[in-house]
Amino acid sequence: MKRRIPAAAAANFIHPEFVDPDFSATVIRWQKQHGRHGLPWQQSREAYRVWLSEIMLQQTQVSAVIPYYQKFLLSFPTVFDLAAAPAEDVMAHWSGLGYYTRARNLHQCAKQVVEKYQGQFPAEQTLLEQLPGIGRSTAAAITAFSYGTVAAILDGNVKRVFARVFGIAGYPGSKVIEDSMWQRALALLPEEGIEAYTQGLMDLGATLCTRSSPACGRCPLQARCVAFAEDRTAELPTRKPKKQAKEKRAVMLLLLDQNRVLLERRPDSGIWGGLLSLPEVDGMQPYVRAEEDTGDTAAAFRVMTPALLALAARFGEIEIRRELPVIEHVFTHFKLHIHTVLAELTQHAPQVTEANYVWLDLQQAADAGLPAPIKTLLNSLAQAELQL
DNA sequence: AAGACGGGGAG
DNA sequence: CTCCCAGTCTT
Repeated sequence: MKRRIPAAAAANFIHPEFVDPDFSATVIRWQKQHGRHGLPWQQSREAYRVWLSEIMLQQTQVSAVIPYYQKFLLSFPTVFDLAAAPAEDVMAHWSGLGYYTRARNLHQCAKQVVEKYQGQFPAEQTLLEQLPGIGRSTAAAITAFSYGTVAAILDGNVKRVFARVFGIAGYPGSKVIEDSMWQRALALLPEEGIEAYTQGLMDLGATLCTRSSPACGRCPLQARCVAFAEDRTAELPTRKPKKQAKEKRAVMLLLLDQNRVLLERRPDSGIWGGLLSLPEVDGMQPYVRAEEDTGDTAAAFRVMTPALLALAARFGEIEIRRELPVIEHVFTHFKLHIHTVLAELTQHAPQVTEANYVWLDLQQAADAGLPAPIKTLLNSLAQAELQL
């Protein structure tokens, strides 16, 4: 039986290959000489201030945080002041910073620190992580800066530096890449000088190893940087994959009567407003999954909805033939999968006239005002002289 | 494992 | 206009 490593352990495992004391030594040396030292929250190791700054700096740039941080400290000098403040006041002070969940968590966290820890932030990373708004990286930063604990951070800056120095391709937000980066973050930790190391990593990412046009000429890691050596700083870290356009599907009826096809006038508003098109069932529904995109006869019946059958039956006796190949049509804001069920009229119903519906020769239809993908479909149908 | 949350700045 | 930022929490 195979022994598998628990998923939770994947990001905590330290690969011996990743260990490299020289890395942290280089970062620490650089930080002491060229790093940032005058930021407002660097003037104190007080956990309350470190925590406050770390929360504010989550997904927020330094320049935006500074005024908020200072205003906050004036109004809430201690964790007790913050815990005792009305939620409204806290939110008011946060207004404009964004990610307002942070403010609510901040307030809750202050209350918990007062109640459970007598106003003293715990030093253990795991304990800090239990507090609202404090995740793995923030907990590490707090305990490192406040208590000198050797703990690994992994924020956007570190991810960028790692991706380039080690030549790690793949979106850092994805599970596998992030896990691997946590492993490196742990393996590269220094035994001494965690404050300078942690700050140095952030400073490198924020001041030299920037997203665009990094200052590789001044970087202490240049000699060991894979991205620099291979001229790939522009493509690393790998950008977030564009979330694919939303997908929808439509089920349409291609009902033939000899060489004529049934068309429906679409509503004026919406997609293809006012155009003739194949009768569509149920409007466009969210696209579930493409299991049925096989095009075989059995699939046609799976796609077939009662509504479609009812629609077809209004025009007489019909026989379902098969499902045509799925057409994929791309709009600006979504991708449409058009399922078409081919059916044939075997006997006319007494009344075949219905508002908004019209029978056209396949040839005529090709020249009529039809949506492009439908026109293509009908053309190929006419050309192929499909046997029914 | 991916999405939501937010306002501002860079390119 | 798109992407990204000292991430965390929820689905």
